Amino acid sequence: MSTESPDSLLRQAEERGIKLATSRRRIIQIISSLGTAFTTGKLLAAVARQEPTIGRATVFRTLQLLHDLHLLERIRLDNGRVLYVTGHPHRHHHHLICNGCGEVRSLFGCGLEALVAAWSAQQGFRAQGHTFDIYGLCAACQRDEK
Amino acid sequence: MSTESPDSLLRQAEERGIKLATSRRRIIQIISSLGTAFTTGKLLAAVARQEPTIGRATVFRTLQLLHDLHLLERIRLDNGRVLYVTGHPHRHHHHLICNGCGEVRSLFGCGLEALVAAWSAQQGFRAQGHTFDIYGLCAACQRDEK
DNA sequence: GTACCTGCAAACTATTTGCAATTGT
DNA sequence: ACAATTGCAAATAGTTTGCAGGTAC
Repeated sequence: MSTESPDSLLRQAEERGIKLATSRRRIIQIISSLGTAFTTGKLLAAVARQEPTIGRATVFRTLQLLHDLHLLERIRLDNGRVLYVTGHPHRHHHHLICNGCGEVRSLFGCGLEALVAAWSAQQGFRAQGHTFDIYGLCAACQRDEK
Repeated sequence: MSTESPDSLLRQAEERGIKLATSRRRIIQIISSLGTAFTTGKLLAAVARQEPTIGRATVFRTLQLLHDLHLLERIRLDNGRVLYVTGHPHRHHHHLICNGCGEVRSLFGCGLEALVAAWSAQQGFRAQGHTFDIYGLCAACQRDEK
C-alpha cells in the first residue's frame, strides 16, 4: 500500500539529479528509518543521537530541500507542531492521523470535488484547494487503549 | 448570516458569568472590531496601537481565556500562523478561507460523516474528528484580482 | 579553484512564565 | 485585607541566517 521501501527517499532524490552531500544523505537515511511520518522534534532527536556532529541547521535545510523537491509533505497539527510525511505529496490525497501513535495513512480518490464546488458556488467563492484530515485511533492504538 | 453584532463576544463572555477586568474587556472590544477572523499578529498590532499600555502577555492570556470559553476558534494556517475565528466554535462546521483577504466563512451541515465512516471502516480506524477547509478567493478578492 | 556544504553561534519569531506592583471588591 | 490581574522582562521553543572554514570535483 503506502509502504515505502527503505531509502526510497534517497533514491527518489537522486533520480531527480540532485547531488547530495554526505550529511544530507545521512539525514535522509535517518528520515527513512523514522517511518512514514515524523515531527521535526523526533528527527532532530534522532539525528542528535545517531550523528551528533550534524547541526540542527543542516537538518532544517535538508527538510526544506526535500519539501521543495516534493518528496516530503508538511502538515500542521492542531498543536502547532509540524508533521512531515513521506510518500506522495504531489498527488492529491487526504490523511488518517492517529492521535495515539502519530501514524499517518494516506487516502486517495477524495471525492470531495462536488461538495467543494457546491459550497463554493453557493458562496461566490473560487476554490483553489482544500484540506480534509481525519483524526482518531488506528487499529493498533485501539487495542492498546484497553 | 455569520454576522456577529459588535461586542457580542463581550456579552457572551459575561453571560457565562465571567468577570472581566478592564484590560481584558478592552482587548475583547478590539477583537470585535477586527471582524470574524484575525491573526495573533494583527491583534497584537491593533492593541499596541489602540492601547499601548497593554502588554503582549495579557493579549495572549485573553486569547487563551476566550478559547477556553469556546468563544474563539483556533485554526492553524499552512504557513504556521494561527488564525482566530469568532462565532460558533462549539458547533461542528468547516471553513472557506480566502487566500486574498483572509476572510473566513463558516459552513454548517458538513455531510462528511458517511465518507469519514467509510474510510475509517476500510482502514480499521476509529475516527474521533475531522477537519475540512476550503482555500480560495472570496467574491471581493476575485474582483480585485483583475 | 570554484561552487557548494557544513557546523556553530547568534538572530528571529511566536508564545509563555515569574514576579512584584496594581487593581478590584 | 485578599485574591485576581497586570506589565515587564526574561525564558522558552522552534526555526533561520551569517559566516568562516571545509569538501568535492
